[in-house]
Amino acid sequence: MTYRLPPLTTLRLFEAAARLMSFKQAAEELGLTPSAVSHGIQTLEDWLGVRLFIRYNRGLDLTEAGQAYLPQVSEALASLARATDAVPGRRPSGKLSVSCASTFAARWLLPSLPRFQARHPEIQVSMDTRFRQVEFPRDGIDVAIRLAAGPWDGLHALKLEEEWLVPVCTPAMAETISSCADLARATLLHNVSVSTDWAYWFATKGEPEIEPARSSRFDTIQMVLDAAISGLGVGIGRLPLVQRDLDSGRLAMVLGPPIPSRTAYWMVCARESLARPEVRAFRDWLRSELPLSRAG
Amino acid sequence: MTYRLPPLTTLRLFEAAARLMSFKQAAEELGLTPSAVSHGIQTLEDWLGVRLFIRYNRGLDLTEAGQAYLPQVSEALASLARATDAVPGRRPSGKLSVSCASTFAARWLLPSLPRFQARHPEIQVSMDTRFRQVEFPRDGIDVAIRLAAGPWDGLHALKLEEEWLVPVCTPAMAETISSCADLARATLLHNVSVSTDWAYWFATKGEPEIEPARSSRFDTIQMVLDAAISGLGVGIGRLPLVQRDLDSGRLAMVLGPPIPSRTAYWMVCARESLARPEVRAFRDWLRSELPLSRAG
DNA sequence: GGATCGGATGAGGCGCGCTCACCCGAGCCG
DNA sequence: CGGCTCGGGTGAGCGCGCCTCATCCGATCC
Repeated sequence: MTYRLPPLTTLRLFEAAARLMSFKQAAEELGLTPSAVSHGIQTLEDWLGVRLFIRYNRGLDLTEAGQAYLPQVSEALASLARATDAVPGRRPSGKLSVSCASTFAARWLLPSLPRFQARHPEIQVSMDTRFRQVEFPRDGIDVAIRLAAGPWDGLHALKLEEEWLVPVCTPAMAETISSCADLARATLLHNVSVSTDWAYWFATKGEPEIEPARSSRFDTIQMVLDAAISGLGVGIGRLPLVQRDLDSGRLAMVLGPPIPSRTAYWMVCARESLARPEVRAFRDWLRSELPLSRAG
Repeated sequence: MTYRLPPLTTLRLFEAAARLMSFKQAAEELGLTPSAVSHGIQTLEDWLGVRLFIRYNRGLDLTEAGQAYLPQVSEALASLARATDAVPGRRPSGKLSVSCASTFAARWLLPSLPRFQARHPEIQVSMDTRFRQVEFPRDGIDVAIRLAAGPWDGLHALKLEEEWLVPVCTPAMAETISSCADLARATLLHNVSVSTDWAYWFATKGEPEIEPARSSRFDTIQMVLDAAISGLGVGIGRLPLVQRDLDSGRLAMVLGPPIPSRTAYWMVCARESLARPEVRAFRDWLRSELPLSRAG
């Protein structure tokens, strides 16, 4: 006699579908067709003898049974994933998945990665910029690099570097700006998602907020910096993110020195992941790269 | 991105093989061939990139990795089994697995079962006498009936009836026994596995232990009672177990009244199992049959 | 009313996981 | 020593389970 368990593969389908509340999205996540998800969940429901989902023509709902089942299945699968990741002595898989913001990927990680690859050619790094927040171990990410203040409950976290804010523009434009008043004649570049950057900077400097001649708004920090590089105006740069652009002369600081942001870059991962040599290697390499703003 | 999980079906193989420390036995338990277990575990080991077992030509050992992995896999599977059993509103499976001692099965449960079947013809009851102790939910048992003193940590338990001890023999032989001294001329029937029955009875009666003319020893309580019924001697009977034999005149009590044993019959099951209608039905029926010693 | 979108359904095919047959090496016995 | 037994490993082959494909369905949105 043994555990009475439903077909275990169907539990993954159920978990994904219930979490995403969509067969279609679950299928995408699992690399299957929606049809496979539908079939699989039906198999599970038949085995259980109870419906787990209420199907509307558009969208889903969990039945009472599904609601009761989901958290326990989730927890069990997560627990298996953690345990599996932490099996001691596993032959390195040679793969490492790093989650970070696309800005950080483009401005720091991607340019620095060759040095990591030189040291560890056997590790195949994939960068993943889809998540703003990673759920370990569910999202299949090994390491996340995040701009935040902490704390990091139950996770391994390594503080990389404080973040600093400073206005940046092209070196040519920088010649024309020596006081806050000069900003009135410039175009200020704003980021719609972190729209308080300039206000915070003015406040910290103890200066009244300037009403500039013109201002532009961009979707991402990345685009603000690209705009500044193109000479479209003055944006708030973040150190160490723009360090490379400052070093290369594509950007110049104005009205320095930089003021501290209230956040820092952290490397975060599940404690168990440290058992994996790839993760240790990446953490050790990150440490050796500190400070991130060091010329690379 | 999703949980990075090994082929889940192989985890069942691993759990069973590690628990039983044998591919062969695991295969038997799972209804597979040893070859399938071997293949499956190899698949898991390949996926993990680490050996879980050390293979000797005879027998197995867990590697360090296996030792670390096993408890977590066990717990996760058990947790899934519990959650699955407890899914609310499941259509009744129509099956119920009852574990009890073979003596109880033969002397009480089997004869009484027709009444349960009459009330619940839709439930297919299987009796299982393999386990002395059941591990819920691993052994696939719904309900266990046990002679014990309790307590029952974390389980649902229903006390059925106290157990009583009394010497029994054929009615004809009973005519010849009216005092403890008469036992000296009789054959005392002993059970090798519960060899203190007679000693406990004499001590409780406050009588010195008789050295009988002859004594016989049997492997099981069942055989002791059969021997008594066949007129081979006087055995210690247990109420309510022998109630039926007393009622039918196949056995008679001597030197009564019965003395209390220190144990009682209990019905035990996992709390979650009470969600299942089959389990509730069985418990309710057992309650309605109380006292077990009632003529049936 | 046509387009779209998400899920259901049935047929079909591919691949995984199982079985079968055989090998291997250790221990046990005569 | 030699043959037997016993438990696990291995490779070939097959069948079934699971997935895909194609199509249908009903609701919702223009």
